[in-house]
Amino acid sequence: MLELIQDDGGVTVSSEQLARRGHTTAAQVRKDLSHFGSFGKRGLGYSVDELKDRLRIILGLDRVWRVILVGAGRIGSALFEYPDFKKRGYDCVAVVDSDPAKIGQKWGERVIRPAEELESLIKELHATLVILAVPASVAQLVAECSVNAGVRGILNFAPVQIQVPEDIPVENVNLVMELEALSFQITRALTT
Amino acid sequence: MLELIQDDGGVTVSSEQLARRGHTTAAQVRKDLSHFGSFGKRGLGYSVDELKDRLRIILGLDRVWRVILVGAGRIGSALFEYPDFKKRGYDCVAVVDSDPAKIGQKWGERVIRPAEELESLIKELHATLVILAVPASVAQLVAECSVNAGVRGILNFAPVQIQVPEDIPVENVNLVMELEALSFQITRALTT
DNA sequence: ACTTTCTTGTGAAGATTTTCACAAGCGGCT
DNA sequence: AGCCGCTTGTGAAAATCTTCACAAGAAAGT
Repeated sequence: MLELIQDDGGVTVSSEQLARRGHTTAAQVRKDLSHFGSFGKRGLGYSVDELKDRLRIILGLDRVWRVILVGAGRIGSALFEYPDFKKRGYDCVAVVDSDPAKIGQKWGERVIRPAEELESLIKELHATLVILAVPASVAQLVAECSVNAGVRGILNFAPVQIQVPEDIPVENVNLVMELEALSFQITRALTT
Repeated sequence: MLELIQDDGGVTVSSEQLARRGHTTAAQVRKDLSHFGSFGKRGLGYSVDELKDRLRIILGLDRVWRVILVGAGRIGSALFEYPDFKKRGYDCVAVVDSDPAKIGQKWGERVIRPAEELESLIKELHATLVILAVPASVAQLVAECSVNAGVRGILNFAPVQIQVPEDIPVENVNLVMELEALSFQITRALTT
């Protein structure tokens, strides 16, 4: 959002403007930001540039995160090609898959490695994050292997809740569930 | 989750079991379900079969939802091929794209239609949901066009907050933001 | 220097969500 | 029939989150 504001020539932005763009309220924006410090100017708002920097640091984006993609199927491929990834500081250092037909294929500069190498690749390449783009049936197994190898966070596209130590954050993306959330809201609106 | 439990031979399930699988608490499960009625048996738990049916109805999954996919790029293709879609009652009735090179291509039984036809396709095919798998720059435009044509909900993969009337639910999937959530949690754990 | 116009940061109030804790109900066993 | 081991459904309490409302500070104009 801050980048869009800069593209529009904005140098400074108020909590009210941020709220409108983000579908929330000005008070919420201010309370949330104040949790991390006090970087606005009364009467003026927030410096877009400064806020960007502060948020980058808060979110831990002031470094490159080394990511391994597990699963070279449709979703994996879509992610791999997603241009914002690299731009935002995520470096896909390896791709693995269990399908012999895929192993050895080149994706850009990366060669798809066999799934058995996952653990050693994580260690050798010092990967911090893994993206699970694998079937639900093997997600738990891959997650455990990754955590053992020292991964610190998991982005899970498989439609199961994986069980890992509680100090390892997991973010789930479940496409069907997103659609179900829409179905629910539309249905509820009809009956309420 | 309920299907997995059935595969394991479970006929009945307690709030405690559901909580463990879903990373929540038994009281939470019970309170949430009780919001929609009272379909457990004391001393026994919930009938897996009955709970499945009830949830299907609550979520509005007792009908087929007609979906139009906008954007036939990598993400669109991954979604289109996603097997759980059809299985869960979502029928992709059309695919549109603005790229002349893609228009006319066949994806399974569907022919990719030009983006200009979006509005008329929504009307003719009575589509209820659209999936926005388009660049951020055109997401708002496509959303407005879709809402005008009568769509009732939007699943948005573009990394922008789209603005639509408040009675139209929007679910956002932002892949970079999911990674940023991981970076944040890992970073915070280091400094706390 | 003074007034006006903005906008932040934040205690306090209000609203919502989560947890607690237990009466009530079910099934099986004796 | 009576008791015991479970588990739900739910008021009440606790915790958390959001909104309100305003003092304090910043700039710009007179």
